[in-house]
Amino acid sequence: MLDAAVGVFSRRGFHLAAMDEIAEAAGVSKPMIYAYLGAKDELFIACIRREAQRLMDLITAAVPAGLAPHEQLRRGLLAFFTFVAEHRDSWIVLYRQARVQGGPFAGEIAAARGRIIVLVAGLLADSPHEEELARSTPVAHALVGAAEGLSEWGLDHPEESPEALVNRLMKIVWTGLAPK
Amino acid sequence: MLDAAVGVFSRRGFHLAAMDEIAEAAGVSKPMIYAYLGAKDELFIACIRREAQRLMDLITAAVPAGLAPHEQLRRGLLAFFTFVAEHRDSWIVLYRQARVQGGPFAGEIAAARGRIIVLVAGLLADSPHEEELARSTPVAHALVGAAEGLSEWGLDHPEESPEALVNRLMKIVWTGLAPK
Amino acid sequence: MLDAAVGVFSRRGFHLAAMDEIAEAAGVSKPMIYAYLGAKDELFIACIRREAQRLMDLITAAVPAGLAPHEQLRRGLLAFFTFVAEHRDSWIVLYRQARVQGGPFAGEIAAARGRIIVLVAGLLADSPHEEELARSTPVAHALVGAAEGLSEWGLDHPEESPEALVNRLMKIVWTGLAPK
Amino acid sequence: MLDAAVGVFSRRGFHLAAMDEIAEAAGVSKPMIYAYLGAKDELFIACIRREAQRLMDLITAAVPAGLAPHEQLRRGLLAFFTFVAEHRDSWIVLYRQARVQGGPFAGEIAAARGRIIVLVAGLLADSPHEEELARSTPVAHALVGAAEGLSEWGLDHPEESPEALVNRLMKIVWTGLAPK
DNA sequence: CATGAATGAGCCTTCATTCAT
DNA sequence: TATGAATGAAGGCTCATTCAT
Repeated sequence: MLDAAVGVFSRRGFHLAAMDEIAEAAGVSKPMIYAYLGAKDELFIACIRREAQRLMDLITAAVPAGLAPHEQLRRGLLAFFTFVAEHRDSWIVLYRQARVQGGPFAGEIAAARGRIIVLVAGLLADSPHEEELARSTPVAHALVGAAEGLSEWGLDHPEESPEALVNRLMKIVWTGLAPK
Repeated sequence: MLDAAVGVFSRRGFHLAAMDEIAEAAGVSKPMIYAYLGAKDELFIACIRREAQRLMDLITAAVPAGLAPHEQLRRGLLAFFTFVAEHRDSWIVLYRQARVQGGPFAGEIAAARGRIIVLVAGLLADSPHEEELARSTPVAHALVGAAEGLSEWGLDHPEESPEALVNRLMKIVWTGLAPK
Repeated sequence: MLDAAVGVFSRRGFHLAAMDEIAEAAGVSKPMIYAYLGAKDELFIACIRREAQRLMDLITAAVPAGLAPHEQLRRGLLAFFTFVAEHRDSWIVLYRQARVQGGPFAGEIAAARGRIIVLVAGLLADSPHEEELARSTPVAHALVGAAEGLSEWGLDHPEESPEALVNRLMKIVWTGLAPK
Repeated sequence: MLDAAVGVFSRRGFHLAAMDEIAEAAGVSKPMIYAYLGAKDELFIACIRREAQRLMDLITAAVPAGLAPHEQLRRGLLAFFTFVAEHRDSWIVLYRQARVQGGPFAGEIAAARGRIIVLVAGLLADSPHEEELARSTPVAHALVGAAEGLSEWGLDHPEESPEALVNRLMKIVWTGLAPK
């Protein structure tokens, strides 16, 4: 049922997604949606929450503690690119549709996205100190942006495996573009 | 008049932006908007087109030919972050509001973004050979994404100057995150 | 529901008939009208179609085959005057409101009216030959016009029964006004 | 200026006729229309009044006193069909567009039509006695209706001369349809 | 005087949301 | 419990009408 909602939200965006269409896609009747998941706002929030959690779980599971930083980063990025490739709809809802308006769920959305940033910042930080995290937060923003940008290019190049995308991105953000 | 529209679209998003509110913000009456700029779709497209062009012009003007690659990159990024800082609303419309899918203007925003990608890919390529450009295109995607992501963080940190943002990003994508 | 629409269209005409008023007259809410009968255009067309069909059915049923021509005509006219008297609104919509041009349903209207003319022409023709019908078509126009004109007079003379109107009209168009 | 209005009203109908279009057709600017002829309603009424008067004058002039009844009738009908043929637009406005809704000009058009009825009733009455006129009034209604109906057919058959239309109608209402 | 420019008001249409079954 | 059926509320768009120039 949430899956159907994510699919429709992904294709149409929040406002153009009609509850009728979501209900039909889920194979249930509209009042069911309302009974189980509440109003449209809440439904959208539920989608965001679930997909964000799913992504976080994947990344967390892929990054065991105790590895070298660049290995952590590599594995985290691999989990990320894999998620984007395999759950296209989820990512679009999370990254594109959820940014839209300062509606009543802006806070919820921002929180979910924020948790991802924090997670990535944690990967980048040498130590879990508060100030260390603060220092790596802007880097995390840039990194997530770069990954998103590259994954968008990847959508037009399906022959490119997630591993290859990771290599490309590591070469940029870890090695640096500067000629040695 | 377009300015008012950009402001409202930036705050509300396309769908929640009421023509009434835009008209009021512009200090004219609704029929004026329709007379001069057409229906809501066209109005939104006009906003996108103008702001995208403005951004392109700034970047193009900021990057004279003949400089060293990393200097070109630095100047291009400076122009970009300056635009984001000085035209918050424009950037929010371009980056957050316009990327929702399903609308009739998906093509417009994709085209605008594509032009920037091409521009950046040109900056990154040593020579204007076809294959050289093809090689730098995914890098350009990552780079533009990183700049976008960092600018998102920058929106919440107005005390951070465009120059500082450039330094942060150059340290990531030019120098690389790897400890020396 | 169609009845309510016919009533309002009859009183106001197509353009001045507000969907609000039609909905109120029907005792339902506006979205119901849209759900069941579509937009205003389609609603109007549906009215025309139903009323035209109703009139045609009445006339057809009233005129069994095999009668003498003047008896056919008499019975057809009786059915007509009865319809106009009993379904005043229907007739006004059909005959007056439906004639305005320029609307997107001009074709539909013309077709419905045309079918009535063809039916009357059939009553007048001795044989169902193509050319015989073509010959009686202008006569049918005149006849329908005369009946309409007389029925308008009848509206101001409610004591005049449909039968009496038929007698009057037969004396004109069958016998002729010429003094014998 | 009225001519332009009649042309537009004829093509579009009252409601679809935009004041802009009328002004453009007249070659003046909109405020001129308002200055000289008042609001849209009044403009429409002015059109109706002028065209109805024109028709009345033509018929009146065509029917000198002292002729045999059937000759009077013939000449009146000829004037009428000639008017319809030569002033298509005027006739369409009078007959199709003006009869529409119970708007503010229903009275106007009814009055105009009433004057024609009275005129025709006078033609038909042997003597100008009150009761004689009352007897011929319903006949006049039928006759005017028949002429209107036949003229409707005539609009689609421009090759049919007014004289031919008169002959057709006289054969119906004077001679009668009954086989001799 | 003639007009370009501007607006108030109203109508069609849609959709999130909820009862009665 | 699950749903078909119904609606309140709101938004896009147009057009008759009028000033200021």
